[in-house]
Amino acid sequence: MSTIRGARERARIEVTAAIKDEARRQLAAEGAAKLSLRAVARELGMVSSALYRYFPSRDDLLTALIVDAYDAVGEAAETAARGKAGLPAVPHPARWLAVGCAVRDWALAHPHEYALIFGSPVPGYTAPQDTVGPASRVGQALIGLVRDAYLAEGLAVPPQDAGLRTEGARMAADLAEDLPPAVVVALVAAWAQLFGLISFELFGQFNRVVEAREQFFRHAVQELGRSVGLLDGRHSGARGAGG
Amino acid sequence: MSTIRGARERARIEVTAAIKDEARRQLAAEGAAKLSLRAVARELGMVSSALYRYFPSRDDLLTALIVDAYDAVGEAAETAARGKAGLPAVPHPARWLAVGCAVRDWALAHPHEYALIFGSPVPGYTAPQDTVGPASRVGQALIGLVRDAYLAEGLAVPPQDAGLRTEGARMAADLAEDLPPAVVVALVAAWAQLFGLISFELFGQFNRVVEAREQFFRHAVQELGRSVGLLDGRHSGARGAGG
DNA sequence: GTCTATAACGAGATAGAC
DNA sequence: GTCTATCTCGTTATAGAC
Repeated sequence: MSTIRGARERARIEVTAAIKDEARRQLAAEGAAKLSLRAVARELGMVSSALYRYFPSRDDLLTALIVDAYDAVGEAAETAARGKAGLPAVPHPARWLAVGCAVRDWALAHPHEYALIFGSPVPGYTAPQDTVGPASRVGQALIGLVRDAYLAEGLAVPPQDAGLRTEGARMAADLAEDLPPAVVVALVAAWAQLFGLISFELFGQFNRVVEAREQFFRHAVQELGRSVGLLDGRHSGARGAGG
Repeated sequence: MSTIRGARERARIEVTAAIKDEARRQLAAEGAAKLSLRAVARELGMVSSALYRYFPSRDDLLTALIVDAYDAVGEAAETAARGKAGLPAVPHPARWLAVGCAVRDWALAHPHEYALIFGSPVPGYTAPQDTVGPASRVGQALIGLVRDAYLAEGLAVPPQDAGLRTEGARMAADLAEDLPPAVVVALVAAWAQLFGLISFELFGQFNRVVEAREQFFRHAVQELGRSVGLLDGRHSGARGAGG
């Protein structure tokens, strides 16, 4: 909990934030590979050794930036998935679209942080265990959304692929044991494909190819929703509670 | 064409290749951001100024690596799309799958070159015009494949999205005027999504999520083929020659 | 205890004189 | 082409201020 605990801790939090802010600035300018503790310290008017009170190493600073970025997209996705409380329930396909758009909006607003977590691996850096929780938040938001739809109105469960029987069962057991394996498989694929669309737009592959980026994205994301079985109209599908 | 033209040119070609090989090695070790002409020269036992006779700048060397990488994936995709000459005609969905697998195989065999072209942009580098031709080869291979299917046996043309009428028409005019706009839209989306699958696998997002990577990929790529209208069985769809 | 500053190490890049 | 003087970097040891 963030109770007031004295000037000591408050100062520490502020300095930590300032270091990360400056590091993010350098991330944008020079890229993750060239992120340097000395340059961060210089820009903040500190001496480089002082930074080690806050981050035990350069890689730990990078890890903090990565975790922050995952948490930021994750929260954007979760908020969009929840829908506005109090308002009439938003249909699940619309929420799916909202999650996609929220992720894309965050990516467009923070392209370098997006590249940090979804782009090329940083040479010489290997992500520690701390990142796996935050890294799963967008995926978890999608799983929760599809689970809600499954329990509320059912899904058009995609056909099973015989070659994926055991892997599908394993993935379902790991990620969402209450969902049909075929849905989990389609969900993981849609998750990766969603970021494929965003990465292509952000990394320039859509230059001279797609112009109405947002419209194109919305269309493609809706199709992805269909691919996991989300029902757009008044059709009925396999129900969670046996239907 | 590559006729023998004398020792001079042959030597130049060999040195150029050696430079690029060494640069690729550094790409793998340190990343594109830290690619330095000096280090390449040192490793080759040359002096840095000598490199400028082969590549006028670091960015030109980078561009050469990028073009080579695009050409390599592009050729892999084209070869897979063609199918083996002389053999009985491979059905189009199988060729689609073959293209996807060829791209993935190349990516797994050349992860750093894949990251160079499909990963985060290199800070401070902007791709020149020379890269756009090679960059389009995989997409062109997919377009050609779908066009063949359309003309031969028709496609299950996906429904039009009203909001994408004008953009779809524009994309079709640019990329494949003989295909229905809805197919072109689905094709571009599938193209981006295909690389989304590969990037997630290569960049570590599938760690602890997908284990049977190849099976999963093949399944997802086949679904992508369906999403552009490729007919898997003996169904019939809208034919190219009016049907 | 908590922080910052000084100084140093070994490694690598860089610029310029020769 | 070569050599050297001068930068950068991550990191640590140490000493002193609050």
